[in-house]
Amino acid sequence: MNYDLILESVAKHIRLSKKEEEQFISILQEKKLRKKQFLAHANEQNKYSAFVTKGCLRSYSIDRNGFEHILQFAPPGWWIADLGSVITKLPGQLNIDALEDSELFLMSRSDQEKIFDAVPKFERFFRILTENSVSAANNRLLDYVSLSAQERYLVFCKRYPMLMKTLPQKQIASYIGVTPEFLSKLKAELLKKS
Amino acid sequence: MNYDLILESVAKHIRLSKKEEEQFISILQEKKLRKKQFLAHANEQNKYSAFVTKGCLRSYSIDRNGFEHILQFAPPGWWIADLGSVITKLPGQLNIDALEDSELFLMSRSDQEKIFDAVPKFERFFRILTENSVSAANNRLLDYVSLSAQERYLVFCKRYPMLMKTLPQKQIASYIGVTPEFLSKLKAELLKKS
DNA sequence: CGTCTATTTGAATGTACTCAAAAGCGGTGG
DNA sequence: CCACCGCTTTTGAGTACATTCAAATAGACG
Repeated sequence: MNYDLILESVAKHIRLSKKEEEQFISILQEKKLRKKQFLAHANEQNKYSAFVTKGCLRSYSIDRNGFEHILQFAPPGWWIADLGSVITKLPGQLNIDALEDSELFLMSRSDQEKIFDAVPKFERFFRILTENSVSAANNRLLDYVSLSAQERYLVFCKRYPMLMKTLPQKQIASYIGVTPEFLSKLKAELLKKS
Repeated sequence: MNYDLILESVAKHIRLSKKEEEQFISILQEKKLRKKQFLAHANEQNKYSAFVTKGCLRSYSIDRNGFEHILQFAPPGWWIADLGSVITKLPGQLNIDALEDSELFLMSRSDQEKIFDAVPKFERFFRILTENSVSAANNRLLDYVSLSAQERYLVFCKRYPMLMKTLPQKQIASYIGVTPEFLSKLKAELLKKS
């Protein structure tokens, strides 16, 4: 397994000694998921955050009518978790599964807390990641309340051109909060215009 | 000015010595805002996070049609900021103003970073706060995509009973993402049922 | 009081959803 | 290599939830 991607991503925010790198690596568990395999299930407690190195995962919840709502995609270089469950230690609301055959590192909350104590720089690293998540989540919420479905689709295309190419439309529809049928109609509209 | 509320809130997550408490207090600037006064304007850079001790603030963005969308309310004991602007040092998208006469502490990002270096426990404190924000923002997003306006209203009533009583309906409508007219109709519906 | 803003009510409209059916596409086994 | 199966995408008609616009009423504040 190759630690380059995750160490690079850490190095963007904090500087580690060789020993600290090894400490970090020692708390990471390798894991492979085949397409459609699950990393987390709703209503179960969740101890792990995952850093994706290959493939793509997603987190989503299922509402009482059985519809999926995708909260996040995680292509290589991204972290994904049911953070609510990880921090409260209560059963979560999210499912996390692989959209394609994927590889990732798992980090348990207890190991994460140990490394916070051993190497406080990691507290900084995750603080920064988490700050960025808050900001991204807030932007997404504002997009959701102030933009039409068509605009949200265009924002998605611009922001995640790679995902655009690889994901089925159905997944994109779920992420931007419309039915697959309606997204299909939106795309037809956009084609006519251009 | 009274530091009890903010020190209590810190003490929920980290334990400080008297000296560390004083260091923290030394980076806080007192500020009072009268109703409708602004703490932050969209398109301006934002260096400060605010901890509210009296009154209530809100953050919101204005869309291109001139409609306000409230992102957050901050009653006493809550932090509020345009975090996106604070962390990127770029102009923000949010306005923050006082819904009533309010009192708060300001903390600049540079002072915050200084105290992260001086007292790493604060890195932990804000990491935890930020994790909770991510989780709350994600829950809100999921509520938004999976619930009807009526359900979102009921969730709001249950989650923020205090705000319910004190805020004008118009502000609540903006927070849950409906027009004030429609919220009025929703309430009429609910009354008929019960 | 009088003015300004917030709330309610109603009618017309629009955006997005539901349900149904057909067409496209990809993988798998014969 | 083709035929079939399951899943995704497209298209259409009817519907529903929420908005817009307008007007009336109620409340808050100086």
